[in-house]
Amino acid sequence: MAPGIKKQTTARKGAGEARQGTNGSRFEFPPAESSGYLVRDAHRALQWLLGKRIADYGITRGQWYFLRALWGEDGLSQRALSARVGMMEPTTVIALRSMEKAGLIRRVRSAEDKRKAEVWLTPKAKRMRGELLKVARSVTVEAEVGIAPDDIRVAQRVLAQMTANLDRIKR
Amino acid sequence: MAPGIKKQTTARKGAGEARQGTNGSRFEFPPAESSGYLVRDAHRALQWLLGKRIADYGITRGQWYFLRALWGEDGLSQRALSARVGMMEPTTVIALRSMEKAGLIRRVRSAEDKRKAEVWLTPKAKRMRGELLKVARSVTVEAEVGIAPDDIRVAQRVLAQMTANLDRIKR
DNA sequence: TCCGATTGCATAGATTTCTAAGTATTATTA
DNA sequence: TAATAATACTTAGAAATCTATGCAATCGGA
Repeated sequence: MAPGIKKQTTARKGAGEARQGTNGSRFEFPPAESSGYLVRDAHRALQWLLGKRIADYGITRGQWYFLRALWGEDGLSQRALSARVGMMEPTTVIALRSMEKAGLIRRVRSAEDKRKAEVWLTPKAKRMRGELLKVARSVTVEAEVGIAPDDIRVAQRVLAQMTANLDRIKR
Repeated sequence: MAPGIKKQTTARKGAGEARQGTNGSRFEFPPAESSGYLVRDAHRALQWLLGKRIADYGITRGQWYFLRALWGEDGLSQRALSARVGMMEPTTVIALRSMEKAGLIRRVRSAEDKRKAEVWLTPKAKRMRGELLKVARSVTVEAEVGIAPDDIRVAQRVLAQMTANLDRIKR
């Protein structure tokens, strides 16, 4: 998804000429100072690099989060997996279908409750764990280069608090 | 996009039973402490609430970023708009098509350079500016409730630095 | 000046995600 | 215990995004 785009925020005006808003300052709410925009840009940059790196192992970003959850806890039902990963169930169905085709998981109908489908990693997927977690960590490490560890801790706490604040809001 | 999902990170085990990874600790690289996961979660929460709120005005998230750019600088070419918004050109084509149909913009073939399509806001879109920027700000404000302003500034600086770090990496 | 490169937009096709609705199984309750 | 509700997964359809490619207009160098 996330492209190799570096946003161009400064207006370089040429012959064509573009007009400014009518309300005085160009933005009452400048994107560069908005947490929303900053989070969005960081998200795109992180996702893009992670996607590039795991693609070398034939893994897509859509599969990544499910792999990660299953490495921690194998044999989950699809619904439980959806909850762990934070995606809706139809999304899980599609991701698991591609993972089954790629030989990363098997789906087993539960014996006790025939509604449930247990998802189990294949040996192949288990073997990839160490290498792929190293890849994920490399992305984080490279993102945090040159930033004071104390500041990173503050930022992490702020992000978690923002998410918690928003999750409490229904609309 | 972003759903009203609250991720369930704690494993509540029932009868079905799931098995843990084989490498000692459950995660060598726990999601809850990874900047990547924290950014992703915050991003989803922010996008979801913004999407809900602007939907009341008939605006989709796909249209939002383009509106925002045009409120700041009207009459941009499609390519310039793509760069401002940070999206690829085909994405811009699709978003602008929906915006034209919704009566938010007009596309005008440039007189000087017939390749270019200038994108101009309609009066309707201009009138929505104040109200919609207020909506966007409300999302940010609610996200930041109870967080020390100093910490927010640190977090913003960290996010910007992380994005800059990553943007410097090709792969 | 003319032809190849560049620029600007569009199309095609794939992926990832969502919401809404459908089906099968299990649990509850009158 | 039969009808109803809840649960678990699936399908259908739409939206937003990407990569790769195509076409038309413009520019630049021989």
